[in-house]
Amino acid sequence: MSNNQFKRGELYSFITGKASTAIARRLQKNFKQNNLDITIEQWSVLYHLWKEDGQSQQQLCDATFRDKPSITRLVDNLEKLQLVKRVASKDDRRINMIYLSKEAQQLQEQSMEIASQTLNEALMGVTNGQIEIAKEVLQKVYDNLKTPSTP
Amino acid sequence: MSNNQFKRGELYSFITGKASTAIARRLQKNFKQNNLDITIEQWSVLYHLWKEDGQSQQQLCDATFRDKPSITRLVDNLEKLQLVKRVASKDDRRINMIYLSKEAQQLQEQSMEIASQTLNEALMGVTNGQIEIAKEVLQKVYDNLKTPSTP
DNA sequence: GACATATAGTTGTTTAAACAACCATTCAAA
DNA sequence: TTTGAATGGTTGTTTAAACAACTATATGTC
Repeated sequence: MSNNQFKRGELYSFITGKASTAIARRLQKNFKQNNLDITIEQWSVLYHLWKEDGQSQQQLCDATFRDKPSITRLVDNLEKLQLVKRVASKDDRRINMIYLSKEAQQLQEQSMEIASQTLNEALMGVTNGQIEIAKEVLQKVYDNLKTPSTP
Repeated sequence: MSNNQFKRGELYSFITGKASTAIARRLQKNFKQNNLDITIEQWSVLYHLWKEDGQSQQQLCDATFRDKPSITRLVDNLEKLQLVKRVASKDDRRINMIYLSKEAQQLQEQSMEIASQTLNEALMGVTNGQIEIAKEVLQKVYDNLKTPSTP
């Protein structure tokens, strides 16, 4: 209603997320420069497996905000790269548990360091207070849209 | 170095832009519910042509933060949908000028209204002050990363 | 004017997202 | 216990992003 804070040019870049795509591109570039041959999407899956190894594909869907087909194919590609392995669950034969390989475990430290440096590049000159507020806004936006508009 | 404000879980969602992907998904959904059969990527190109009709593909690249192949294919698809037309420039025969069709001109009002409403849904409960700061942070991030890290 | 270089755009390939349709297994209810 | 719904995952299709390699035109320099 009266909450329309966006002039034309700003509306576009807010919606299309030019800042977050810029971060993603820079991270991909930094991976490449360090001879890490994974995509940021693959990295985002590994990221959650590093936090907790052995998750079902559905858990990875929830963690990464992707749908099931997307995770199926990301896991396909990670398996081709020998970074993860699908293991059929004994309890529930519908479930694939995804486990990290030794190689993937070794990627953790370096890639997290690169991600952290990338974020520092991105946030240069931004104060802690501003970062806190930006985080709150982005979280609020996510929460506002999490629930479907038509129930 | 000491600017590392991000705990694990937050780093991931900041980099992968879960908020902006959520906005993009909601906008796409709202287009669909209003029987607007365009993608958000196509909309983002039209958006800049509504601001100024008759731009070269290179200008659209700069405006939408996409590379040349991406714009070539978006314009291909928009042309198939009869929403834009490529017109060879008389001054410089390398250049295609892109012009809106009558149909595309008629999409402007409705789609901008939907985009604006979508942003309002997204920003519910966020104060004007917070929005201003979030905008500043995102702009700063974009500026920080605009210049290549290795010149 | 001839040649190198820059600019504008296209094509090919790989990776991924979104959506629909589908199969297999499990669970719940009659 | 059988049947119907829910859950977990896969496959097919369209759209798009990123990157490399390419063609055509324009420009600048000798």
